[in-house]
Amino acid sequence: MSGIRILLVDDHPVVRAGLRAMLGDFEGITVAAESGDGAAALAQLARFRALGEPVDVVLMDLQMGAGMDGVTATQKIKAGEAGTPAPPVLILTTYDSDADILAAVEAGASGYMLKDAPPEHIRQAVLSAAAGRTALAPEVAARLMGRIRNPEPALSAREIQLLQLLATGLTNRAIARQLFISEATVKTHLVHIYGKLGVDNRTAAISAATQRRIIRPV
Amino acid sequence: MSGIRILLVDDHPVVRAGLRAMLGDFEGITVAAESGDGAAALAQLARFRALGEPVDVVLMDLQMGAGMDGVTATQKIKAGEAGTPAPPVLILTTYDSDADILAAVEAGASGYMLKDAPPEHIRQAVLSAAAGRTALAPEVAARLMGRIRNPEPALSAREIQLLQLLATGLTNRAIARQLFISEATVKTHLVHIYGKLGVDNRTAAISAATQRRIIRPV
DNA sequence: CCGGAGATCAACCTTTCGGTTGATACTCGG
DNA sequence: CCGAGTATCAACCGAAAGGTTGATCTCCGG
Repeated sequence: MSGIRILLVDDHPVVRAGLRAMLGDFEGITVAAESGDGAAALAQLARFRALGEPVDVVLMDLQMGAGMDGVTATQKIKAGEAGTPAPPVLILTTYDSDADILAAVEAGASGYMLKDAPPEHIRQAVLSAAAGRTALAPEVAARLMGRIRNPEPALSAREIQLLQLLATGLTNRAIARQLFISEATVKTHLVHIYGKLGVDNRTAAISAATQRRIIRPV
Repeated sequence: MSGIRILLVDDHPVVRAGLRAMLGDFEGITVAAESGDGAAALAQLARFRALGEPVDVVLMDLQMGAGMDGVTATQKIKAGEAGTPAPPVLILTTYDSDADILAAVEAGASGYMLKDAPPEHIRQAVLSAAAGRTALAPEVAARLMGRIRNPEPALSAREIQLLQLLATGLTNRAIARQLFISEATVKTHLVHIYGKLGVDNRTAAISAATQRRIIRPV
């Protein structure tokens, strides 16, 4: 009778209000509750389960200020309670970086929409998720297809380690000392990194790696 | 009778819906219209002026996907039409980096709020702006105060602008072209920046500036 | 009205970085 | 067992960046 029951998870009150208003206009969709972070969302889900009124879809942002991030929350939701089926998680976020999308999909999200999507798309995505289907924003789907067709070379652990030091502003010599290798080796690694990231200097490498969430912003 | 009339400018339909719902709950505040980008906002303002029903406050995001960015839009709004007073512009955005704040203030914004602010704060800010006063989010105000109290070598607006470009991985030559200045000037600025940040190369400068929230992580 | 700070540019020099080539060694999977 | 990928190092060269000195112009505040 109440249609699809949704749990909203976003750290911005403004966004929550927007989704509530937007989804409330649609027939068959009800916003059951909302949370400001991942931990609160898990608590809400448990509460609804205990009441025998589980939510049908979790609509969640990936970037959440403090506390548990969206990927972790998604993992925990999908892990769920033994015996009770976990609700589908639909990611509604701002960025469409490869790392974000992959992390969300790996964590078990049923869909990935961007916040600038028109309301109708969001509605469709919610319906898909509730029906157990997958929903990807066209932009996101295109990126995934591109990745499969044209797989980006993966960075090795050592290269990532180097990148992380690079981002702190160390010179090649300093990195070499830090890692107990020669400066020549550092340079070789850097050339490989530049090639894989498609850049030609260290600052651009840091920028690219940060954008793709290969390294965490320093 | 209609109270304070607002023009919402944000590229995300979700955020616009949220602000509309949120502000609609408040007495004395009316959302007159909304736009998805700076150009549309200017057109809207002109239209309302022509109708003899100017808006009282423009509530705008700084980051807007395509087209004119928020700072440029703010400048153009404040430039306005000869003879007609420009409405106050209240910035409501996601980041609180020095670069964004300075740019907004220089462009003539009357306030700077963060999107994760509670509705009541946003309401207060709108009222302040409409009354011709300035409104800063507590976090933003604190940062500005800190800048003043802590005579940490203050970077000039130009230097911050340079840093922001630096962080995207541009070379000195590219930065020079971007800013329409010579490479020599870029180098001079960089030397000053390094001195103020206590570093001696560009990657370290980016790291230091990001940590101190002088620039926003790219 | 003068000093200081910021923005602009130039010339010069040193150091670092980027790019290439080539080599050795280890590991892992087919 | 052998090739692919990774990690290591060396030598070399040109390009970019770092550092210094010095100069002009503008704007702002005392």
